[in-house]
Amino acid sequence: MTRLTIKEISKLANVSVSTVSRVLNDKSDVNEETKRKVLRIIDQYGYIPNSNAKHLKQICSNIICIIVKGMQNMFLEPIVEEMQSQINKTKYISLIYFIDENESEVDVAYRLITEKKPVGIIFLGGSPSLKADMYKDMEVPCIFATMSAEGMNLDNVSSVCIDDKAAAKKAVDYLFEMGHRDIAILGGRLLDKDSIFKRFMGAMESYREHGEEFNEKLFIQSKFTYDEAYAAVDRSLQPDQPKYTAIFAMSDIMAIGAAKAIFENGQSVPDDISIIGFDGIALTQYYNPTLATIKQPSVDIAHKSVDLLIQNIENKKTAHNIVLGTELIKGESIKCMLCR
Amino acid sequence: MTRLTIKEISKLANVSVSTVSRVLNDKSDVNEETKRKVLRIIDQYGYIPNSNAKHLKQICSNIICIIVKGMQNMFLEPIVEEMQSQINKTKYISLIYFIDENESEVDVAYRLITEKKPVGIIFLGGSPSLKADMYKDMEVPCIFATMSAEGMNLDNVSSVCIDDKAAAKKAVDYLFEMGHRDIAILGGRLLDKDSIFKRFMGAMESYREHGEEFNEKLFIQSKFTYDEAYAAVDRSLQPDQPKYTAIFAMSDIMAIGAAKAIFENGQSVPDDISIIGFDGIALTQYYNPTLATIKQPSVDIAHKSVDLLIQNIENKKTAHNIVLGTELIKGESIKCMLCR
DNA sequence: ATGAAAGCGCTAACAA
DNA sequence: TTGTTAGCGCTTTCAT
Repeated sequence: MTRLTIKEISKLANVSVSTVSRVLNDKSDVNEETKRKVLRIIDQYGYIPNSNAKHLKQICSNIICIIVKGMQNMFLEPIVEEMQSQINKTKYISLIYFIDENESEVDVAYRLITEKKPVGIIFLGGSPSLKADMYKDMEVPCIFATMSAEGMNLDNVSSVCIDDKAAAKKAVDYLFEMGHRDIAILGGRLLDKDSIFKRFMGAMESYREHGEEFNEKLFIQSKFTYDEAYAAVDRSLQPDQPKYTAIFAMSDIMAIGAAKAIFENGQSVPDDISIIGFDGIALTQYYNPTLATIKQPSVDIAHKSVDLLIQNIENKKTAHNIVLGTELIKGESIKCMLCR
Repeated sequence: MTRLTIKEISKLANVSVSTVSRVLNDKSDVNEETKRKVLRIIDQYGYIPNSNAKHLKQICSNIICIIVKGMQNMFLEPIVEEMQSQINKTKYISLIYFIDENESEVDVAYRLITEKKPVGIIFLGGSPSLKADMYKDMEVPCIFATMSAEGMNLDNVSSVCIDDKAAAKKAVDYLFEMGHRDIAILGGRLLDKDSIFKRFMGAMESYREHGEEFNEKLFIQSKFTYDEAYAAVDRSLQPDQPKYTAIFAMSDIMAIGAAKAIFENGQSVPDDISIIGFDGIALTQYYNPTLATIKQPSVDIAHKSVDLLIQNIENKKTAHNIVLGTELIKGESIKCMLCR
């Protein structure tokens, strides 16, 4: 298998390489007829331009890179797909990279900038709070999707996310409304400033507003996986641990892990313990019992991210942080303690 | 932000570009001391080679590409991750591409071959049964993971998969053993030769062996999503449709969609209808009730695929089709009709 | 063991 | 509107 080059195509079409290049890049200054001729040859021989050569030379492309942190994240995947389809409706081209939880998105971004010369980058997932100046150095318009860039004060970085604190508060408020008083919080490690921390603060605020004191032992820490949530909740169900009648889980996956622990301890969801999740993945509606959750506006996040990025690319507009609302989805996983 | 080039590094290190290039590619014929010096400069200035330029010139790399069909596939994701970690233990480098359900993996492979010059390609998911000669043209060792290359007779294409027919038969056999007689089959479109078809044939064989006739109306067709499975099963539960006491679903996701339809019709899993899934994703153990399933050996598929590919790359061994066994995982989703 | 120099396939001035 | 040509940053002969 040996592929054709632009030179060979140009010979075949009886034009110069630059003319072929112009056709390839849809430049305006090329005769309609010549264009058609070249296009025909290209099609006929199944020519595909070598993108290495293209990007090696080209200063600026119409590529938008999406860097997704976490491959196995059911919440992010629909967002990626929506972003991709949005971008594909425009003149821009989307390029998606999945990176590992412990890879640095900034490093990947840097590599991508030299390799693909993108005009914009969307960072989806993760929590790149630190290393602010590295983003500035990139000089490429960036969007943080699902995480805030507030306070970073970089004029090439915008963000589209939810108000994590308010959303978490909404979840816990709902549990209080349903008559629960001992509400456990199932979440990740509390690091200053990130979403997890904000969600925790939201829960605390709800506790405060309802005049209840939070027993610190009711914070159950775990990673965002079924297994870890299961194990952590299982431990919290031991006789020596404080009792609770409801759990606010910081992700739906965690909520499902928690539910299994509850079942295996011979208890029922929601009769013994109610659960509310977070994110609003499709599975919540297919789980048994259906899982109450705080639904993040995935589609909106995707659309707003793409729109904002393109605006920033084209108008060189200044950075902007968009905060979107969440929706409380009720479900069978919550029992009302007040209803007789 | 402006990145260093090999030329600048060479100046900084007081050597020629070719020497830097040699160091970069770990060639043997370079003085240890020179090498250290260059490496130090590279590290100090955080130099990253431009991969476009590299691949533009380079004939052969140590890159293995993994082309994954279907981004939102909970069954494939752990396999990808395992492959990646396996490859990273060797001298090879993994490059992962997620493609859409309706993109052509062959086209992507072709593009990748010119762009990245991979020494091998793994195709994960999908069903590239047709277009056999296009694979031959690639001349690069390929592995089909989770689908068979049997009968394609290409000496650069090997495969690692399960025996879909036997696995499906095992599932339906189990339902028969549990005393079920009217077993519905929930699957995708039946296209000659692909996994779905083989699974269907396996189910038919089980029916035959158990001396039962299969009522064609018990084949419930749907795509491999919660929604579609839910809708299809919901329709099959209408009063005018034939009754059944068990479902064999061709994927765990379908099984969960089916379960919801059953719940919403006021019936129980497994008291009214038993369900067995396929694939063995983690969720089956976290679902309520736990879902019986046919577990594909994901880790093994990943390992064998990588091993076989590397063997083929290094020894130019002839193609080989590996068939791995599956495991029946029992679960609460199945009721024994014989036990009193 | 190292350097000089010729491209890899393409884009983007610059000329025509 | 089209052609000519000089690189983009790297690898790889071929000298030395």
